[in-house]
Amino acid sequence: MSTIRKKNEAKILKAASQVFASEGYAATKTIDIAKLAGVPKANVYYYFGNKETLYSAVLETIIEPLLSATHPIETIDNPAIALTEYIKTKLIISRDYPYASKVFANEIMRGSPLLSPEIRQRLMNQSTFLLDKFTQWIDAGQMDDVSPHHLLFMIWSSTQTYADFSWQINAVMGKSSLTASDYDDAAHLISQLVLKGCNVRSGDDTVISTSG
Amino acid sequence: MSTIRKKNEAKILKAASQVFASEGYAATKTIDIAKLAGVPKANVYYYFGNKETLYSAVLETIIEPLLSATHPIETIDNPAIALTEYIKTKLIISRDYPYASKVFANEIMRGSPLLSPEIRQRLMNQSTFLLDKFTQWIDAGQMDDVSPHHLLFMIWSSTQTYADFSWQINAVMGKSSLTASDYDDAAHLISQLVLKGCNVRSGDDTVISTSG
DNA sequence: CAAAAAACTGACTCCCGGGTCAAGTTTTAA
DNA sequence: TTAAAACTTGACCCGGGAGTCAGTTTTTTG
Repeated sequence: MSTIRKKNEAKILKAASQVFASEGYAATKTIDIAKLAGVPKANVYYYFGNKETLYSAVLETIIEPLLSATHPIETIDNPAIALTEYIKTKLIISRDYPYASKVFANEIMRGSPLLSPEIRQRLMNQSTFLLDKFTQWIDAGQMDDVSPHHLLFMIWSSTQTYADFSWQINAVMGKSSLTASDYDDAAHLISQLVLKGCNVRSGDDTVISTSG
Repeated sequence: MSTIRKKNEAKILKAASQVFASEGYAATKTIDIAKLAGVPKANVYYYFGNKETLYSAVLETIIEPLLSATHPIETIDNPAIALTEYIKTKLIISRDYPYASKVFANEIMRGSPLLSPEIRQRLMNQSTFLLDKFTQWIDAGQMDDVSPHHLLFMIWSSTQTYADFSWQINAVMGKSSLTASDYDDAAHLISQLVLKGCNVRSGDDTVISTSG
């Protein structure tokens, strides 16, 4: 692929993620993406063919970060540390990919009509994996016998909300954007709720401290 | 207001909430609302004037339930019971008003461009009230010194998610819709995380049991 | 340095959906 | 009973936005 193409695709993709995030798929006008990217509208079509393909391309950008977010759960035995790291990672995704993250959430809300079946499947496999892991920890007595499903929904929603409802969150926080330390506070609070709320124990059966 | 008008407005409003929820404001065609309501498109305009007014009317339907959800926090002294009831109430709203709830969430996600300033203000006042209350409980030693803001975001997101991401939740749960007992499980899990996670104490300074 | 391939772009078409309207029918009120 | 008010509806208009295209310029390649 030529560097010209690469550069322009990146420019358009970035603009697209912002406009799709703030307007939603249907309300987005390709002319607005073009303006934001600083190219004529016809160029958007030259590079991406049509609006839906461009939208799918935006969705693709968030898939890899999303799928690799479970890495801590896969590699760390200690459930307290694994969960803490997972929550941290999910929050970092909300913070570092705010636009694509929001676009993705919107797609899921609509029943993911434009998501490819393979990606759908990979995401389903991922949630099955997470549920299995939670169940293992419960069976091993490493955490209380809570509902793995609802715990998962809680972790997903409370981390995703920082991307999806950023306007509301900024308004309630009384600032125009969150700082790194705000995200740290969020990670700390959510981890604390999960660890203490489920009585998660580390491998050596001591309760993990969540203070400090 | 004539009973004919009342009946037809209700029919159209109900259909509108469903279509707006599943398609989003921009992607919604008034003809689809009309079809679902079983009336000609011109009737939708006869009763509501235009698409935006109809959308605002849908939003209005969820405001009262939403504003009265804080009732437990206002009237119950015991923080453990107050929080448990608040969480329960928020989940009931997600369950009983799934469409309007989703429409509202989408509006907030977009920065609430079509929400009236008065309602905006009332919602902001409500969140200030909640934050103050949390702070009081912390100051009174009735719960640990957690971030009131992030705790609030966690409660909002983890209850709202059952409306917003119902498709995903149903898929992960492996069913086509949740039962009353699923919502009970959710309420129980979320309450447990909050109460144990923040070490919430009842008025008599004993830790509330969350089992059973 | 040709000539082919890639990139660029203004101007255009076409369709779809919001909104209107005028000519009806039904309901209400006096 | 009647006429005004409320309601109903198919047919229409119109603007805006997705997508196209042909002609041009720039870049690559042999």
